[in-house]
Amino acid sequence: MAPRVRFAPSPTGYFHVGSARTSLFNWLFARQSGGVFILRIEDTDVERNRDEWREGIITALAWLGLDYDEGPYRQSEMIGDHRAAADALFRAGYLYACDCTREAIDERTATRATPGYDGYCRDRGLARSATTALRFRVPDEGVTVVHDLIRGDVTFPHESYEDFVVVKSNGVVLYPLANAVDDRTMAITHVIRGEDLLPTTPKQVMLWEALNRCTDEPVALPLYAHLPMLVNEQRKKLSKRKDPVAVESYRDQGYLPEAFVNYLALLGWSPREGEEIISRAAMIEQFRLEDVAHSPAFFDVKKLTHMNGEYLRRLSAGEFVARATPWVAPWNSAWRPSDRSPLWREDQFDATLFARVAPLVQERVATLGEVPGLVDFFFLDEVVVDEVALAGVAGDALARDLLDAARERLATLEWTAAALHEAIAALGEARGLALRRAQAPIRLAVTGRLIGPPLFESLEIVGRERVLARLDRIQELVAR
RNA sequence: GGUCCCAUCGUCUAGUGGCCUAGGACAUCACCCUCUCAAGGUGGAGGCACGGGUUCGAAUCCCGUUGGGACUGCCA
Repeated sequence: MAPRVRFAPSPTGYFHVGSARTSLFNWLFARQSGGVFILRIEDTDVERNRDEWREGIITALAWLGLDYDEGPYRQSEMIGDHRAAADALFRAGYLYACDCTREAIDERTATRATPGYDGYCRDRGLARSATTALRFRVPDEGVTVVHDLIRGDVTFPHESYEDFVVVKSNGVVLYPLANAVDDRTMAITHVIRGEDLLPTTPKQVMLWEALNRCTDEPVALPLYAHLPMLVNEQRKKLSKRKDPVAVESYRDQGYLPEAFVNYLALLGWSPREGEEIISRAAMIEQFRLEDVAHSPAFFDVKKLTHMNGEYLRRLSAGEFVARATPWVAPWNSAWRPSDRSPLWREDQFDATLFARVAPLVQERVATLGEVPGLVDFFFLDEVVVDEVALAGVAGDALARDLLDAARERLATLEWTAAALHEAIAALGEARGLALRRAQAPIRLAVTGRLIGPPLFESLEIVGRERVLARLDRIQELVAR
C-alpha cells in the first residue's frame, strides 16, 4: 500500500518556519515513496483559530511549492467522528467522567511529589453531564513503546502519565483523540512531525489501541518519525513571540521559495552527494526518513541568506527582472510584499531601464528586498546625498576641483561607459588621484552614496542630462 | 521534581570500528582580482563534552557523568 502522510497544522498564527520544515519533510517522503500527501487543518480550538491564519497556511504551502494530493480538510468537519469515538471509549470503560476543577486538583496535589491529576474520579462512577470532562484511564503499570523511524523504539512507563482529559466538559474532543481518530479515518501510515510531540505519542497509541478493541475492524498503528526541533541561538525551541519565524516575512524580504526550501531541507537532513545546493528532483530522489538527524538544528538566517544569493545569481537576467518586479514595480505585480513600497512613483519607474541595470545588481544582492535600495538613483528625480560622505568631499579640495572638471568634461564627452571610464580616470590622474579615489565624488553626486553598482555603466544609463544636473547640485551642496 | 530526547569546528552537517594527521557549507581572518560595494579565486584558524569499558584498533559499540532541550493544560 502506498504511504499516506499528512501535515496537520493548527491555524493559530503566522505560518512558522518549523511548520514549513515539517510539511517539507512530509512532502518529500510522500513524493519519494510514491505516497499521498494530505493537508489537514486542525482548527478545533475555536478560541485561538482565525480564518486568516488558515488562509496563510494554504498560501505559504503554495509559495513553497508543496502541493497536496488531498485536502485541505478541516478537523472541525470531523467532529462527529470524534464524538462517536469518545462515546465508544466511554461505553467500553476506557474513559471516565470527572468533575474536578483545576483548583481542586491543585489543592489536593499541592503537597505531592508528582504534579498532575491524582485519579480522584477514577472509581466514582460519575455520569456524563455538562460539567464533567472525560479522562482516559491510563494503566497503572506497564509501558508503551513508540516505534520511531528516526529514533528507534522509545519506551514510556505508564506511571509517568496521569489520567489525561480526552473530552472537555463542553463536549469538545481534545487533540490526542481527535488527531488519532482523523489519522485512522484517513488511513495515515506515517506520522511525521516535530519532536515536541514525542511525549504525547504514547497517549495517542493507547487511545488508538483502545479504539481498536472497540471495533471489529482494527486499524494498524502508523509508523512515527519525530523530527528534531528547530531552535534559536539560545538553543530553545523557536518561539512565535521572540524569534523571526513567519514564513510570510521571509517572502516579503525577498527570499526565493526554492532557496528557502533548499535551506530548510538541510536542517536535519543532508544530501547524499556533497553538494548542498540541490534541485527539488534530486531532493526527492535522495530523501530518506532514516537519514534524518537526531539533534536540534539552529535556524541560521545568515546561511539562508547566502544560499538565497546563490540562487539569485543563478537566475537568468530576464528571470531576475521578473522576480524582482514585486519590489521595484509592485503596481505591475499580482502579489506585492507588505510594507515595502519603493521610494519612487509608478510614473518615475522605467521597466526598460530597470532591465538594463538589473544585471549590475543581480550579483550584489542576497535578497530581492535589497534591490530597490541599490537602484533608487536611476528613478528618483533628486537623490538623497549621504551627509557624512558629503562632508568628506566638501573638505577635500582635490575632490571639489575634480567635480568642477568633471562637470565640464562630461558635458561634451561621448556618452558611453568606456569613454566615461577613460575620461574620469584621466581627470584623476591629472590630480594624482587613483581611479578609486577619483570616482568617489562623482559616485556620490550621482547616486548619493559611496557604494553601489559599477559607476560608469550607471552613468551611461542615467544619461548625460541627469548626471550633469546632479553634478550641478552637489556643487551647490558642497559650497554650503 | 518526573518522563523522554539529544551531544562532531561559533553554526548546519559528512562520518555507521581501520580509508580520519575528522571532510564540506555558512560565518570569520588573510591574500588575489577590482572604479566603490559585492561576487569570484586561493589559503588559514577552528571540532569528536568528560570518564570508564569492549576491541589488535573507537568520532563510530556499551556504561556512567556533565551539559542542553522537549513534555508534564478541560492548547496543539
